[in-house]
Parts: sequence; structure tokens; C-alpha cells
Amino acid sequence: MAVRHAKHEPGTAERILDIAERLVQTRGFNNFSYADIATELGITTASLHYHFPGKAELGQALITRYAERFAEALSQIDRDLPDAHGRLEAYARLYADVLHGKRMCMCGILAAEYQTLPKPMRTEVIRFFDDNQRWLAEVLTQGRADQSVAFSGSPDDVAQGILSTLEGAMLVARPYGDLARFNATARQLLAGLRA
Amino acid sequence: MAVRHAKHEPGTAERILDIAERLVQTRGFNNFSYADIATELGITTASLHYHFPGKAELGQALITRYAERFAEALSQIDRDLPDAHGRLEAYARLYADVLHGKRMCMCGILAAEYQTLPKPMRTEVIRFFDDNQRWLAEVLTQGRADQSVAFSGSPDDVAQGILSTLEGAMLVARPYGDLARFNATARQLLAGLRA
DNA sequence: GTCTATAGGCAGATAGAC
DNA sequence: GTCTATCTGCCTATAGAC
Repeated sequence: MAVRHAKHEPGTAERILDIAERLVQTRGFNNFSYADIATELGITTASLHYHFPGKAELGQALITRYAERFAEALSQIDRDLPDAHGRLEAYARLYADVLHGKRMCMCGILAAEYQTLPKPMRTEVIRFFDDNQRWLAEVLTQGRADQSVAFSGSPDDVAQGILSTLEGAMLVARPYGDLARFNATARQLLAGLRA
Repeated sequence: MAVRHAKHEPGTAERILDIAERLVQTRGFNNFSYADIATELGITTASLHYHFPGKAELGQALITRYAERFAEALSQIDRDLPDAHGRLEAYARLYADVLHGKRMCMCGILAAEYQTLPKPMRTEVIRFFDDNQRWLAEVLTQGRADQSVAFSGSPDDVAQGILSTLEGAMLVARPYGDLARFNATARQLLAGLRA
């Protein structure tokens, strides 16, 4: 039996996901091919079909993994930061980090091509947004209670506003290749939520 | 010579643009084909190439016409509404109208697939955003002067924040098919700019 | 301006050997 | 698990008749 490392080297399936993830986030789901992944990985497209029977299944796996990692990042924020406003700042930083890798949020870019996606992928995109808004709404509710955050309207509405603003800021900033552009909008958003 | 009507019936080129425009705004530029347009129009794809030599040229023409119409709408707002805050509300309504037609802003959806676009189209997408932000910055400057609008930071930064927020609100609202979702974020945005 | 016919390429996908 | 070989379908685009 092969030796197991604590931080294991990725298997083929994971490497496929890594490459595909980058391609989705930079080009969109319909704008990369099995051939793109196969070439980069040094195997054939036929081998890809062994790991993921079709592109729809690959797409689903991509969102699932992305959403899991995002959920972990949110848990990490909850553990590390007690202050609600600090949590919102950290949340915005997650987006900035994605953009810094010259990528768009995966579900943001999938939202743009939503009409062309297979049903299972659509469901997962919506779930991602719902999960994010639920987390944001909780942070906002907490922040209102302990007075570290101020806003008018319902936490749900404001949560969806935060999500929309950050997604939009990424969308517009990326063609300019300008991280400062994103940060300006993010700062403005967070300033409006300061108690 | 054929009789010219005041509000002329569209020629073939314009009808092509009408169909292609709807397809871009719902599916994205790379997710529709000449065949889609040809079928709907009842002609062959070969005929399409007579009007637009290639898809890149069609794409350019689409953005140009879209940007012109948008610029006209902004001029109309300038003519009709003296109040800066009213102008911003009307601006947000332009976006809501697009979304009501189950479409995304053309340049918003093109921003998502920016990396895959031919250079001339990229240039025009950027120009569209720049023009919008220039208009917004002017309205903000005017509104600050006549005290119909209040904000902190530079008009340019706030202008780019408004654009980003509205684009993002469209992007996220469309998968839900929920216009109310967009309106909630837009109202929140405008409320933050009220003097 | 619109057609038929066709080229040439790339897409996702499968069968079957190793 | 990965390969070769192959299929079918769709894509953009062009030549040339009408």
C-alpha cells in the first residue's frame, strides 16, 4: 500500500478539477473543452471521461467542491473573528483574493451563462447564493444586536445587496485587470454598514 | 423607389441585430450560433455572412448599437429630469427594464466572457463602462453641488460603485427570475445616496 | 440578397485494447 | 486508468449560381 501523506498529493480527479476550475473562472463553463484539460494534464480526453462521465457531471463536481471550500472559509471566519463588521470585511477579502488570481467567482460567472447550464448545475448555483446570503444575514443580525454594524431594512435584503455588490464589483473590475477598482467599491459598501 | 415610413420597418441587418441582441443578453456571445439567428429569421447562415462577414463583426455591431441606444436613454434622462437623485433613479430603472425582459445587461454578460472575446469587442465593452461611469460621475457631482445627493468619497469611485452594484444585482437576480430581488438592492443603493 | 453545397475544424462522447 | 480510433454533430466560413 502506498504511503499516505498528511497533506496528500492530488489524484488525477482532483487535478482535473483544479484545471477545470481555473478554466471556468476565467473563461466560463461553455468556453473550455475536455481537450483543454487533457492537453494541460498530459492525458487524452477519453481518460477524462473515465473520471467524469460527461461535462455536466464535471460541472456539478466543480460547484460542489467550490461551495464546500467557500463554506469552510466562512466557518474559519466565524472561528477567528468575533466582531460582525470584521467578519464582513473578511468576507469581502475572500472575493478580493479570487479576483487577485485573475478569476471571477465561479457562481458569478455561472450566473451569467445560467440559461445554458444543465439543471443540476443550476440548482447548485442557486444553493451557493442562498448559503452565502444566509450566512451574511446571520452576521448582519448579530452585528445589529451587538451594535458593530448598522443598516436599515431587513437583514435578508441587505445580505442580498452585499452579495450582489461584490459579485458585480468583480464582474466589472476583471476586464480592467484592476484590483483597486474592486477594493474601492468594497470599501464603500463596508463603510455604509459601519455602526 | 419604396415609400419611406417615418418609423421605418427594420431591414434584414437590423432584424439580425435584434435577434442576436436577445441571444447575447440571455445566453452569452459564445452560446448562440449563426444557425440560431438564421432559423429564427427564416434565411440561411450563408446570407448572414453577407450582412456581417464574421461573428466578431456582428459582435462589434451589437455593442455599438447597444451603447448608442443607452447613450440616447441617458440624454433623454438629462432632458426630462433636472434633479440629480431623480436621474439616478431613472438610471436604475433602465437596468430594471432590461431585467424585466429576462435579459442581462449586454456588456455585463460580455464582461463575464471577456477573456474569450475578440479585441475589438473588448475595447467596446470597456468604452461602454467608461461612458456610463462618466455620466454617473457628472450626475453625482451635480447632485452634491445642488444637495440633492449625498455621498462620501470621490464621484468617480461612487460612480463605479453604482455601476458595479446594478450589474451585480442583475447578474444575481436573473437566475432567480426575481425582479423584486433586483429592486431591493437598487432601492438600498439609492437610499444610501439620498441627501 | 439569398440560395445550395461544401469545406474544415472542434466539440463531447463511446468502444474496446492494453 | 489510460490509450487509439472513431463517431456524430455542430460550428464558422466560403465559392459560386440565381
